[in-house]
Amino acid sequence: MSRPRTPLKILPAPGAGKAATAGATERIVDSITTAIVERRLMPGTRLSEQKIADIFQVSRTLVRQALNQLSRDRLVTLEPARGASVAMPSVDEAKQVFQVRAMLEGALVRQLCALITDKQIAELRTHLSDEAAAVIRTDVPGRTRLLADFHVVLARMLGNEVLAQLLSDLLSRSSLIALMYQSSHSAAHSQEEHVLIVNALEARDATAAADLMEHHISAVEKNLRLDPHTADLFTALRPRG
Amino acid sequence: MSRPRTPLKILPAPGAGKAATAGATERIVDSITTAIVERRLMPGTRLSEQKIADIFQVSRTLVRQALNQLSRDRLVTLEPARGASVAMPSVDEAKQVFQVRAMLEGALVRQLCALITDKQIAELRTHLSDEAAAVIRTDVPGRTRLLADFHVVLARMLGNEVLAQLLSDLLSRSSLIALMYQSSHSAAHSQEEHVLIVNALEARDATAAADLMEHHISAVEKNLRLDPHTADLFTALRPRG
DNA sequence: CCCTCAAATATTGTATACACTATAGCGTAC
DNA sequence: GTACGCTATAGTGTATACAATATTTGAGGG
Repeated sequence: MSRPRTPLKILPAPGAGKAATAGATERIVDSITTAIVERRLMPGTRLSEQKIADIFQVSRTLVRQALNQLSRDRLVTLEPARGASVAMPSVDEAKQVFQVRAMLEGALVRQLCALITDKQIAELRTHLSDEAAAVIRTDVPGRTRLLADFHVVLARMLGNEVLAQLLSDLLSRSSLIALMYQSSHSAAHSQEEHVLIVNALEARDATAAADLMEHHISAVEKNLRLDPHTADLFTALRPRG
Repeated sequence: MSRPRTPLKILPAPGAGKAATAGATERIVDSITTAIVERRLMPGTRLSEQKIADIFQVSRTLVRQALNQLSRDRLVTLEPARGASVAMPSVDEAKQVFQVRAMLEGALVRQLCALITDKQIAELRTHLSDEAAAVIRTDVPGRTRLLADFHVVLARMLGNEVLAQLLSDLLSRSSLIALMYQSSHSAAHSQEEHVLIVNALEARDATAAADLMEHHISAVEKNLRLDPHTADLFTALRPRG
C-alpha cells in the first residue's frame, strides 16, 4: 500500500461531541463533514471503507451508508468499484453553486425584508458580533462556521426549513470549493459585508439587501482562484507528493 | 400479517426500461420513484424491505441503499426501527417547497431572458406542443412528466447542472405533494401558463417572465387542497381502509 | 365486552462472509 | 534498460446471518 497523503485521523471531531445515542452513521457523516470543512481532509483524498470502519470501530456497512449520504451532498465522489474520495468540484460546478446561491439568497433577503422582526434583527446583531469576535481572535474553524451559519440563519428566519436545508447543503459545498480554490477573500471582508446586509434588512430596503447579498456572493466567487492553471494544480499534484 | 393497503406491485415500471446494467440499486430507486409519481404507491404506504427485495430479486442490502437515497429525496420517510413508508409531506412543507420553487425559478427565467437563444426558444416550442398533445389525449403519466420536465429544461438551458438537479428534486416532491393534496389545477391550465412564459422569454421581457413564472407556481399551490380538514383525511384514513 | 399484559412473529439494524474488480509489484522478454 | 504481462493483494459490491426492537396475536382478568 502506498502511504496515504493524509493520515486519515478523522476521529476526534473535538468540538462536535453530539448526542450520537441513536445514529451511529450520523456520527460518521458529521465527523467526515467537519473534517473536510476544517481542512483536515484535502480534496482527492481516498476514503477507504475499511480504514474508516476501523477508526470508528464499526463495520463497513455503516461506513458505506455514511459515504453514500456524503456523496449525495457532493462532498465525496463515489467511483464504481474504485471507492470514495473527497470531492474535487470542477470550476464549472463551483460557478454553478455560487450562481444558485446568488439566486436563492437574493430572493431570500428580498422576502425577508417584508417579514423580519426587530427581535430577529437583534439576533442577527448578536450573530454579527460573534463573527467579528471569531475573526479578531483568528479562530479559523469558528469563523468559517459562523460566516456560513449567517446564511442559514437568514433562511431559518423566513421560517422555511426546506430552504434552510437546501442552503445548508450549498454552503457545505461552498466550503469545499473555497478550500480547493484558495480564496483570497478575507474573512474580515466577508464579515463586513454581512453587517451591510443586516443594515439593509433593518432599513427594510429589499432592493438594497438583495443587491448587497448578490454582490457579497459574487465577491466571494470572484476572489476564488478559478484560473485554469491554478485549478489544475490539484490534479497535477495529486498522484505524487 | 395484515393485508397491505397497496399490493406493492412496483416491478414492471412499463415505460421505464432503463439501461440498468451497472446500477442495480438505481433501478430500484427509479422504479419506486416512478411508482410514487404515477400514483401506484399512495402516501403513507409502508415499504417493507424484504418484500421489495423479493420483488426485485435482490438482497435487502440494495433495497436499504435505495430507500436511503429516496429518503434523502424526501420521497420516503425513514422512521428508526420502524422502516420506510411513502412520505406524507405536511402542509407547511408543501408551502415551503413551492416558496423555494418560486424564488428559484423566478430568478431562473429572469436570468434566462438575457441568455436564451432562438434555437432554445424553438426547442421550448417543441416541448410545449408535446405537452399540449399529452394533455389532449389525456395521457396522465406522460403529461405529468412533461409538465414537470418543462421546468428542468429551463434550468438546463441556463447551463447550470447544479440548479437542474436541485429543481429536479423539488419537482419530485411537488409531484408527491400534488398527489397528496388533490390539485384542482387542471393540466390544461398549467400548459397554457407554460406557453405564456415562453412568450415572455421570446420577447426577452425578464420582468414579465419572472412574474408569470412566480404566478404560475403560486397558482399551482393555491389550487392545492391545503385546508386543514382535507389535509387530515390522509392521516385519518391511514390506519384503516 | 373491553382492557391489559405476555408470548410469538415479523421487521429493522448491524456485522460478517464471499465474490469480483482494480491496483500494484515483480519478473521476463525484447 | 525498458516495456509488457502475470501474479499477488487490497478494496469494493452483494448476500447472508445474527441480534435487537417493534408489532401483532391471544389469553386472562376486570
